[in-house]
Amino acid sequence: MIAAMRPLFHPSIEDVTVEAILHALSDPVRVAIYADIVGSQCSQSCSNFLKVSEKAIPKSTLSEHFKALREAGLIRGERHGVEMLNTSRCAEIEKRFPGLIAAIVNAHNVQMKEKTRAGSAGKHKPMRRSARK
Amino acid sequence: MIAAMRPLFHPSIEDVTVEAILHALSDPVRVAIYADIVGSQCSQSCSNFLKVSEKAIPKSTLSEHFKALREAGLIRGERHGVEMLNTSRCAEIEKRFPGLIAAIVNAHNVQMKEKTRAGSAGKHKPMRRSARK
DNA sequence: TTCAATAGTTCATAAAATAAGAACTATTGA
DNA sequence: TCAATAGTTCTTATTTTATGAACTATTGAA
Repeated sequence: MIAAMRPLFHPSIEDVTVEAILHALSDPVRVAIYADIVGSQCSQSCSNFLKVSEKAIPKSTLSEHFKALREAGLIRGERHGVEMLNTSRCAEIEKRFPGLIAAIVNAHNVQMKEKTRAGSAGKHKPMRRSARK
Repeated sequence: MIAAMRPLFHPSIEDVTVEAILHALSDPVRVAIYADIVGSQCSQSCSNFLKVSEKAIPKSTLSEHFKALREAGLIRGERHGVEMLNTSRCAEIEKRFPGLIAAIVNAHNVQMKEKTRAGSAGKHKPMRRSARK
């Protein structure tokens, strides 16, 4: 059986839902990627994050993250030569859901700043209380 | 083995993360519940939604949804007699992440209005393209 | 008091979603 | 034509989520 590699799917803006956007951005890796794409004027390639990330995220995982952002309607991915360039669709989303993206990206930045401060002050970050049985 | 039924856990506002908020609100049932709690002045009991919801969500599922909202820091649940009253923590969140809650609730309302319009106009809603193999 | 009713919570497990190594596709440049 | 680069897709293990069943907690009778 031959794998298809169909052209990337992008939902039209009317099919974009709040739930899908929030879900896509509820992952720390994805929100970081997205904030970076929104923040930078030029498009970002997938592999940028592969190299930049501290934790060496597997490329299949990164690919799935980009797919999640794409299918939520947050980014548009276009192949340019050998690499994929990703651009944010924030102008379209802003029309449909005013203020949403700005508020999320801002909240993400607030949180990042706190983390940095906590780190530099030697104060250990409040740990993630999971696995509470 | 006796089940503990420990008092409900509420994170302190500094431990609330954007990711947890977005994840909690990325579920259609939860965002509907939350929008309702934020919208109404008075607190809402869990069972309100049990009765109101069209699809008869099982009470264990509803309980888990309230737990998710609570542990994300979005609501506070207090027992009043036999029932739990849930209030939004949006004032606290607004301080930490300005505009976030308003933008999400607004986006949710935008989407709800669209659905209503589509329904009344007989236009069938664009279907959820899942299971794209 | 004890008991039934109400309003949940917690447990157990089935079903769905996610992560990541391996294999594959697509494009470019030698 | 072939190797290199940059992803995508497949497969399977792990994690998460949903829900019926069993349990807890509070109230208001009898």
